[in-house]
Amino acid sequence: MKVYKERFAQQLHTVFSDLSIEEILQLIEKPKIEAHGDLAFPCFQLAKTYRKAPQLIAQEAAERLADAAFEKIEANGPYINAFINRKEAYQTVLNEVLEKREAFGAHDFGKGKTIVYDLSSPNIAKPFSMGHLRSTVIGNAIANISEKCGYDTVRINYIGDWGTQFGKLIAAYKKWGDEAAVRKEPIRTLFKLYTRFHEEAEKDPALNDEGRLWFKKLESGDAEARELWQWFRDVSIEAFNEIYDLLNVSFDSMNGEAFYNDKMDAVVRELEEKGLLTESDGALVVRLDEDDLPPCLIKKKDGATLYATRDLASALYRKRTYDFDEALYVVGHEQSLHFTQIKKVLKKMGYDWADHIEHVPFGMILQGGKKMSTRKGKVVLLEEVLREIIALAEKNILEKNPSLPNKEEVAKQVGVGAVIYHDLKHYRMNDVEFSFDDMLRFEGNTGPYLQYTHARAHSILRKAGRTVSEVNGGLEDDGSWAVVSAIAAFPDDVKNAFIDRDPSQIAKSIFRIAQSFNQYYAHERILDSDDVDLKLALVEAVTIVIKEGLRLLGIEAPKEM
RNA sequence: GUCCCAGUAGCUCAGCUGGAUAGAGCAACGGCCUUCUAAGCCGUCGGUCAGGGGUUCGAAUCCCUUCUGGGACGCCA
Repeated sequence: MKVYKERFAQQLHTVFSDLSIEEILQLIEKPKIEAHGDLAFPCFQLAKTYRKAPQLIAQEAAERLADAAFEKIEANGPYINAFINRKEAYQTVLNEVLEKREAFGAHDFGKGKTIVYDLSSPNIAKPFSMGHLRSTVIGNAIANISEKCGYDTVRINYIGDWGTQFGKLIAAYKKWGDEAAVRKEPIRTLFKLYTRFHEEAEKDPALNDEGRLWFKKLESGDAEARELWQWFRDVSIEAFNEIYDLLNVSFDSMNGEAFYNDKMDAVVRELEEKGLLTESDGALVVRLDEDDLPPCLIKKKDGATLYATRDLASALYRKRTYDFDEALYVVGHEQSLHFTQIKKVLKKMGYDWADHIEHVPFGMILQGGKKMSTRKGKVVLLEEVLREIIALAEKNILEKNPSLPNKEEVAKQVGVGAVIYHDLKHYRMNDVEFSFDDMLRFEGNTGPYLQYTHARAHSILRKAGRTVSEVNGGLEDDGSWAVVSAIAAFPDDVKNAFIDRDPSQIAKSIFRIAQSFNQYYAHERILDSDDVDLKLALVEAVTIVIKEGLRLLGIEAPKEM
């Protein structure tokens, strides 16, 4: 698509020589209506300089334009509309897809650069919630997209495995815990202990002191506390890994908060040496008045460090270890202030690379218009959502395609695909109201719709019994053109998705392909028709690009379902 | 109170750095399986783009302002 836009711009430049190619490219747009062609150039702005009506400018210019890449270039009111030569584009686009296969849509502007991602970051004392799902799937998708643009990536799961909540958890376990129950159902049991602790602490505040005491013990290396911590951590991570397997996400590092315990003093010392620390109400802070920001808390008055301290330590460690070009933190937007503070503090420490730290925020999952509260146990567990949706997918398969060989496997792919796509299809900043019904939907703009389209297209290829490796010639009907132009837009969509850190643009891109293909499929015979080879090439290109787009989102594409 | 996000069809959302008649999906209603998987396709219904100003040849899009919702704002992360 980009090629055509550039050619059109060059053409226009021959007529409007006082506008640079760059300026022309800025003005070219994609018409909404098919009758207006594939590319359009509005002439309003030229009216002043040429002192002529835009309609007249368009008309006169259009008469002088011609390019083999375009079927026709014509004036339509104040616009110059260009119609791409469909036959030629059909051949060019499909041959590119068939040749590059999965590599179609790749870029190399990220070659030699590294991006470090901070994503997922669940808390061990708490269950894996729908909120963590967002960070996980959004972060993973952006990482995939950046790899497609040539970057090296490092995925870091900054696990919440330290803090007062562990003291509370240990205290709760000592009081009401049951070893067998933890072994059998770790997440659920630990979560119950955690919520029970908070319930009882409301009646009996002395419990909180017990929690703090156990955390103190943990920090000072008490054997029993240490052992329980290790155990809770192990079983939790094991449970998280099951979820990550389902979601097809893996990490290069699972260094959590505990990992930085012995790296905190150095940070505090460095801040001290650089004269950035101020005492305030007994706590140590870095003041950020000149940036109009509230101070960044470094040390509590009891001497304990805070999450800002840990994030500073981890940023320094990551820069040292990975020498990243960019560091992206995929974390909820309620932490925006925290990250601007971190960046400012690093800047004040003299680290210019702080500019390459970027918070990639996302909206929260609400329930009844309100934030879900972990403490009160009002939270939806991802495990249960996944289990339920996979069961539903399996039920659907039994109804619709009972002879399918590997039903469980496909049910998993479809169910998980539905959950991931449900999250990624919208712009990440939107808050989402948690709705089981929405997520359990398999029709319309959903993951299963895309997978289904892919599977049907594969079915045609299977029945054809052969593949076409190269196209000679092309088709020009509206139906196939809609598909081809949607495919042609994919590479630009990938690039924009990366620049905006926005996986939903990939979702939209392949949805357009799927939708146009389903229309084509419903109205056009493929196997027993003229031009079978040309059509098979189109079908195969559709499978390749949809599959690749789904892969970028972290969704699998079964060949049958 | 200050700051950050958001407000488009009954619901969930698109709408690119302003451009030609504001689009999808869901829901509702009506059609389409002797032919490549009906998890599909076709059609109907549905919008003062939160309100008000302004900039512009042109504003859902940019600026100001009011209202509404959500979030953040020192010892949680």
